[in-house]
Amino acid sequence: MRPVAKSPTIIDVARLAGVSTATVSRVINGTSAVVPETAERVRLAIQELRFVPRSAAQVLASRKTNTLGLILTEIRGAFFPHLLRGVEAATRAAGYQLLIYTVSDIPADRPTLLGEHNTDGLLVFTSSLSLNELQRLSATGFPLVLMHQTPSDGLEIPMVTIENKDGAERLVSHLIESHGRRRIVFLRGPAGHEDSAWRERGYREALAAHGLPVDERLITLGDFDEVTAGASLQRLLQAGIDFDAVFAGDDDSAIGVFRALKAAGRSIPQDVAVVGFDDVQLASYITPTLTTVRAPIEEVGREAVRQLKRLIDGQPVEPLTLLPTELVIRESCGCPAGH
Amino acid sequence: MRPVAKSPTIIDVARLAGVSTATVSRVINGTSAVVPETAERVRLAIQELRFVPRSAAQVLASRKTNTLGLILTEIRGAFFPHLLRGVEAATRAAGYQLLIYTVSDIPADRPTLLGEHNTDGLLVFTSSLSLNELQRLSATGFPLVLMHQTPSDGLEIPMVTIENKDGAERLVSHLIESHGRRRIVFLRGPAGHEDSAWRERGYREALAAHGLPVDERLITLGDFDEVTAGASLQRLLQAGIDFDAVFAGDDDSAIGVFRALKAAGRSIPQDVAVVGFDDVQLASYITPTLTTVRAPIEEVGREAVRQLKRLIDGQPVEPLTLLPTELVIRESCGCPAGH
DNA sequence: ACGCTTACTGTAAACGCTTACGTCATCATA
DNA sequence: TATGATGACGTAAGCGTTTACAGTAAGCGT
Repeated sequence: MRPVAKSPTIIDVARLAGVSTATVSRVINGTSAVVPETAERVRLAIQELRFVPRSAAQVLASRKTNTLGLILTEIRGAFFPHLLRGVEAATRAAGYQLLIYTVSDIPADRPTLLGEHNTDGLLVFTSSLSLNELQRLSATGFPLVLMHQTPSDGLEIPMVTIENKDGAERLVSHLIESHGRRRIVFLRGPAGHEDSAWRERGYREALAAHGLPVDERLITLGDFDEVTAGASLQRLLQAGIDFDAVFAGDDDSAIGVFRALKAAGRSIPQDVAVVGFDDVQLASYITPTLTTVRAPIEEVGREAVRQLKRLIDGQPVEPLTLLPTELVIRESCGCPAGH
Repeated sequence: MRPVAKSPTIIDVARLAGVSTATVSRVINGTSAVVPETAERVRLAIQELRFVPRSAAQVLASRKTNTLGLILTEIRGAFFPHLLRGVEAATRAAGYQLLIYTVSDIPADRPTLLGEHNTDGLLVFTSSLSLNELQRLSATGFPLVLMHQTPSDGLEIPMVTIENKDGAERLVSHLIESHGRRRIVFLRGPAGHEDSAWRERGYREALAAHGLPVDERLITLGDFDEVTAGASLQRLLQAGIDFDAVFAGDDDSAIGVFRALKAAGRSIPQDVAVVGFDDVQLASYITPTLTTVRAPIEEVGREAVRQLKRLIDGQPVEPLTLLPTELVIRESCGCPAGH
């Protein structure tokens, strides 16, 4: 019984196949022609020795990591799996591997040992990287794509996100036009949340477009969270502020709104119409079913990878990709069921 | 304007700090003592040059990748985010990076270029790797941990999963003992699905323990899928087979069962009690709220990483870790609300 | 028959780190 | 004072690939 056999290297393969390591490398990577018979011998040798190239060595020698990094703050939320799914699929389709980093919620200026030479490019989700860090990386020409984050002035990094504003505007317009609502509450997401900011803009523009005033008392915090949203709504109720509809910011908040409204004996949608954003699974199961906006999250991931690949390959990229959102009309806005 | 400055290497740092590369390496990795002043000089040089070690070079030279691989078939399903969350957190806590692989659903004997020398260890989710592949890797002493997969005979790979059988047994026993149900349908998950097999075992044992016969006609396919489950149940109904409860295999199936039952005018839980497994978010929102079993999925991920680390470090590991499940009693089994 | 391509293949120099060893002070001990 | 020990570095040999570059043989047109 020999001691644990050291695992084979390209040299062993070369020796067994009776060729040089260069040739072995060539058949592995298909980088240049090799006589079929020779190639076959090499392939056999690889199989026999169960040779697996050390990617570290490949990376070091070739100066390309074949790896994409995905950096985000938190693995949570209903849409995360979709995002990852898209990213993963596209990454694989492009022949890359996926390295996942998470960073603490508050993007301090940590030295970010990641990135740079250890991935060929980085996908940055929302504000998981500080502006500083972003600028530094971007300045060195390192391929970077932002997801769900819009231009911080003068930053030339491609970004892909969804049409938050447009979706929100259509949603609110629907409330106004089809259901005659005029005093519409808006529940903000967490402070500094990009998506929320754009949805709010859509909300305001929809009101403006219909000549409705914006009552700032109707805009309060939902935090994209059921509990917070419920509490905020209750406060509104108690304060006796009048409203006939709620745009909850996202679906989770909408659930909280449902709770608070039901607890207060207000009927949905007769007394108050409620709409959300995201179209989580729950949306079509609660009573009444929730009118909301569907966003192509998976496609965001996919598209971001595509842009990143173009960047890596030196092809021209889209500075800003806005993926269209889709209104999902259900019952909670006042529309009849089964539509 | 110079051409793009080549990014600095450890040599540049050494030169700037007036030390050898060995010393730089030492301060970077803290592998041996360095006089504080010297260390500081090195650190300054690193900062000034914005030096970032090439991990490929580190890996190649040190023979350790500091990377854990997670291999799975599909990024989907309600519990996936939890799993990943646990894995990611534990991975980071252990000082490793996370590489994610997905493989096509059918684990053919693909050459699996992953693993081996490109990660320090692999987390394998369910049957994403063929038994062959598993044996091969395991035989070379490569650190491997299985998640949601139980022993295939003679395979000495640590596994961590949840107490499916126990959970199912308690669930079914509850149906029998507290609600006097005797003809209980069981909806199987996809063929070959480990979790499902164990749940079925729990179902059978619960029946046996209460002296109830197993009517094979009551066991049919739910496929862990709403539509399939609904169709299966409808078939049962049409065939006029009598039953007073349904253990749906998982919560998604339970939703399908709800639909089918309501469509058929049967009331839940009066006519038919329904229970699921997983405790997805939806479970507490549907009407009636769903009695189910909660599994510590995140903890599975965490624990798997812990075991993997022990394996890598050559410490003794637990051959099988079964994480306890918890009964979540709600209304759909017949228990009063608000319990 | 002669040069000129063309098609393969081998040689060997990187790639950027880590680390076993060796060296040289320094210092406590005998 | 001689003797190890110990601590702080430097030297240089890898780690396992890729890839210029060069070499060789065969094919081709004239």
